[in-house]
Amino acid sequence: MSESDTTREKIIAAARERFSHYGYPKTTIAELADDCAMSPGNIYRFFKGKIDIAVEIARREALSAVEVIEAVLDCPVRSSRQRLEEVVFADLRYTFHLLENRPKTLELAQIVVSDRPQFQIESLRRERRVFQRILHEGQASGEFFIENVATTTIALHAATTKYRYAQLFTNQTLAELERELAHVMTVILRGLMPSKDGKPLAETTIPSEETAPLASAS
Amino acid sequence: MSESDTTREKIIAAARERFSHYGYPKTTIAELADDCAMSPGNIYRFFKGKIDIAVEIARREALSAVEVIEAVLDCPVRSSRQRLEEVVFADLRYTFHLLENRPKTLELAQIVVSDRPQFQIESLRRERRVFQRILHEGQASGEFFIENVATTTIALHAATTKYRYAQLFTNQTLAELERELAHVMTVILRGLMPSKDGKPLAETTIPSEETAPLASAS
DNA sequence: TTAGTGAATAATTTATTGATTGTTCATTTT
DNA sequence: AAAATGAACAATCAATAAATTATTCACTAA
Repeated sequence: MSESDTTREKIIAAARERFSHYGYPKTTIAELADDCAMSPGNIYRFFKGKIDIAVEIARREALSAVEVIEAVLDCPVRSSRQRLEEVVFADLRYTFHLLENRPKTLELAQIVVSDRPQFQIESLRRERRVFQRILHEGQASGEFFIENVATTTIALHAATTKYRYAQLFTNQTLAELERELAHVMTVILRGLMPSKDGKPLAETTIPSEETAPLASAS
Repeated sequence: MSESDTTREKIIAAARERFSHYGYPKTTIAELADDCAMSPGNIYRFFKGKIDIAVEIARREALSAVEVIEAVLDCPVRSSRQRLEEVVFADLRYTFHLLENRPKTLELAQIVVSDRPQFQIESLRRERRVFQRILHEGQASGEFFIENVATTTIALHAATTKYRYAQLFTNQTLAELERELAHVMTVILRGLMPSKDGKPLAETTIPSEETAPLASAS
């Protein structure tokens, strides 16, 4: 049980290494078996097929990406507004640096999504849940005025689509994307928050980047 | 002059036909020459290369797409808000039906963009200009309250990115996308318009689809 | 019984070759 | 001159063969 778990982990570790160095297609089962000092056949006792190893790795990657975003939830902030801004910018920066530093991660994700479309849907859903929690919190505290949190979450998530894997849509720099996202958030937040006195809400300013760009592969 | 113009048009017409039926890669210069009852070599008196024929066709396609959107500007509407909603939904529907009915158009656009990146940048810019005009108009009439029209245009355009060539990002149906876009517009418009009395602005409702889905290729 | 093997096979990828195509240009036609 | 040709050449593509790889399974070791 624990024995076969560590064997499984050994396979995953070897695959992570090779996939990120040489890419999924150039990695062979025989190489993974070699790395783990076992025969190719034995790998199939732990994974149904090569693609399933990739799915497991991508699943963990996606989970840890959400964790990075969720970490922002635990930071003390002045307001729900700030929380929302922090999360949205963290999202942009995390995926931007990911594509920049570990392009094979995108390749892997694309391969996985192309024959497990459900994978993407669930990843997006997990991300939306983080947004939803913030909107709920802001709603409860009276900071936001939101008629329907569920649909507003969908709207917020859809409106920030460009800033997830931005390099797929554009070749803007991170700084340009940040400036643009600030404008988007300004407009959205004005839609979410009741303006005090007649004046419009202050613009979103770009939060500072506290987090290290990205831990290099283990 | 006029003579050589009509010859050029003949080439473009033949190419449009073949590109949309068989695709760009499967269309040969020899075939185009045949269609125009001329020799392959003569085509090069009118176009520097095969790709330039595609560029010209894509350019016209992009221009006529903006015209479809701009046509909405000439319709009488009750408000700038309605105008904006009409334009955004027209955009979604036009590109959605385009990909659905003439998938080769996307293929062509992708080929063109892949070696003329400027092409996409300019197409997006043209589209943004339409948005900007509406925001200006709403600003001038006092219907919108916008501090900076230029940056707000960018924000609006970026926030609706998902609804241009939506099928590239998702396999949602048109109806689902419309519902979602309505939510996005509700939030954005609440950010653009001062709320009368304490109550929040009414939600965006999906405009009816007046336009015919798409004229079939000539 | 559980963990692991490795040769056999089916599926996929890569390399090679021949055929097709894009492009040029010296030449011909108008 | 201007418009057009079509043979020639280089670049690209398609078809096939060869090699590699994923996967299975009858078998061995612990």
